[in-house]
Amino acid sequence: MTADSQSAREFLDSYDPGDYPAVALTVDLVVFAVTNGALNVALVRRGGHPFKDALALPGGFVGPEESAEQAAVRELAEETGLDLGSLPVHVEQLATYTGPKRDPRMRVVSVAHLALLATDGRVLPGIAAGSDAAAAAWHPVHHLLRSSDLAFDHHQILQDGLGRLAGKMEYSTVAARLLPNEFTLTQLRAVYDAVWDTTLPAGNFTRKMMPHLTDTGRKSRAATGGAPAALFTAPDRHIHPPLAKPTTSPGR
Amino acid sequence: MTADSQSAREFLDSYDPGDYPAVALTVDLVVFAVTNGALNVALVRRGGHPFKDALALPGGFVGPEESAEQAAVRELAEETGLDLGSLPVHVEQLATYTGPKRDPRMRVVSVAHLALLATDGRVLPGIAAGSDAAAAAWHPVHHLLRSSDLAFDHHQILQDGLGRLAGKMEYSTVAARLLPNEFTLTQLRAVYDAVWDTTLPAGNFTRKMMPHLTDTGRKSRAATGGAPAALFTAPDRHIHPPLAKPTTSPGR
DNA sequence: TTAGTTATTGTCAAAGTGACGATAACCCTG
DNA sequence: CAGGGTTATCGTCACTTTGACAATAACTAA
Repeated sequence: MTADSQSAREFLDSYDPGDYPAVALTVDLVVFAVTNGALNVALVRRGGHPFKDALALPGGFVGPEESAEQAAVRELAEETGLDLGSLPVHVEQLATYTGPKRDPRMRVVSVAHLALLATDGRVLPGIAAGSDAAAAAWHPVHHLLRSSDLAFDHHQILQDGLGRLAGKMEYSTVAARLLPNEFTLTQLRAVYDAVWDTTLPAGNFTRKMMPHLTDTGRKSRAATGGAPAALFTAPDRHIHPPLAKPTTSPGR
Repeated sequence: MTADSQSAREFLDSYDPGDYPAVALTVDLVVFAVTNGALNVALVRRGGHPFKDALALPGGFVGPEESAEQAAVRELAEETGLDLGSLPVHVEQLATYTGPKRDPRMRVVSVAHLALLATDGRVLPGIAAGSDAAAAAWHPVHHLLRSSDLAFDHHQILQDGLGRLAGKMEYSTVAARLLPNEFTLTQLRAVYDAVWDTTLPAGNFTRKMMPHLTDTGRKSRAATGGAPAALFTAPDRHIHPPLAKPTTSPGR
């Protein structure tokens, strides 16, 4: 009803880039990996103000010729030193954070992404600080969310990322993206336990999950004594009926 | 590992807004409403190039002091002439579209939003073109997705919006946001039928949905002959176990 | 009053669930 | 190489949920 209400599409026809306030477009990454029964997130420590010395999600600018997802993959490699050529990684868009005051210096709009790194569940992928000075390290997610504060609105973004992953694991096989291509049901259950912060009963988990996986016919070498487990791969399928995430105590 | 790999947060400390290519930040809206057993989406017809005369989602620029969600609500009012003061409306972020070539003229990043308008299921909210020249009108979604093409990547955005709504209806009471505050189970089932493009059996739907709703104690006047139906309100709750969306034929 | 229409409840066989026990296959130690 | 510890997988059982559909109840219109 004001002059502003002119349609954006119409407006663009006569739009001069210089007319509008600059918006910096960035990506932030919630990078998850599982070890030793715990879900971990990759964080960097900030070197400069604001939020100097605080922990923050890795991220960076979206280049002029990139999509946000391309920028996310590039920044993941650059800021953590991960070799994405060999390491399977799942990247998906999470949400976009646009609060006009979320960065005190200027308008920064960040497209947050969720990245899942495959591990064998024992050793975290080695991450090192990129070419910048900030140090990169893994932090246990559930512990972090209870105690620590992160720079900017990154606490919220991390919480949203965890919520997305936890929710999607109810109706999809996305948890397998945190494991090698071939994995056992016990490994997969360990991922569920780590993300949901619970302890699922093994027998029932097997019964419900197995029909959604593909049996490779191979068996895992029983490293620790015990029967060898069948190795599965996970087709990118929907799980029906979905697995229920226990609300408080394990067991609905 | 090039100079670009410098951390974004670090980089911002010495960032000069003029240094970077301009990014136009916009919102696009997928506005849904149900009538007569069909899901409808609000579209405007473009007046100028590119995509002149094509159908497009309503949208517009994000102002310098607004969040994307605030801009979405404002544009919804401005472009469709809807009075949001009286009409209950649900708005949530959908996804952000960042392809560098999605607008041929310049870099336009659009934060798409899903908006659900409450109707009694019989009459669509009157929408009129805003102050711009474009005409706004309702279009049946399922028919549209099969046939027509939309401007820019709006076909994809619409598809994503429908997918989000359809998915969320499995495990939440969000479908009730397409109905007045108080509604009958038959009205709610009509929403499911319209969005999922299916026909759910009435008896079983009642059995599964009722425990998640709040009975007002009131009854609807049976307008068309038949027993009066109980009026419910929907607390913003999770549905557990979720409703299964039939894959092909009605009935799992 | 009666026929038509609709909401809600009931029924029943089949499938799914949580809890947990049984079995089998492996490793390690002695 | 025998036996104990460990682990994966399958089986069982009482209980719940499901899909399909029938039955009943409550209204309107004629």
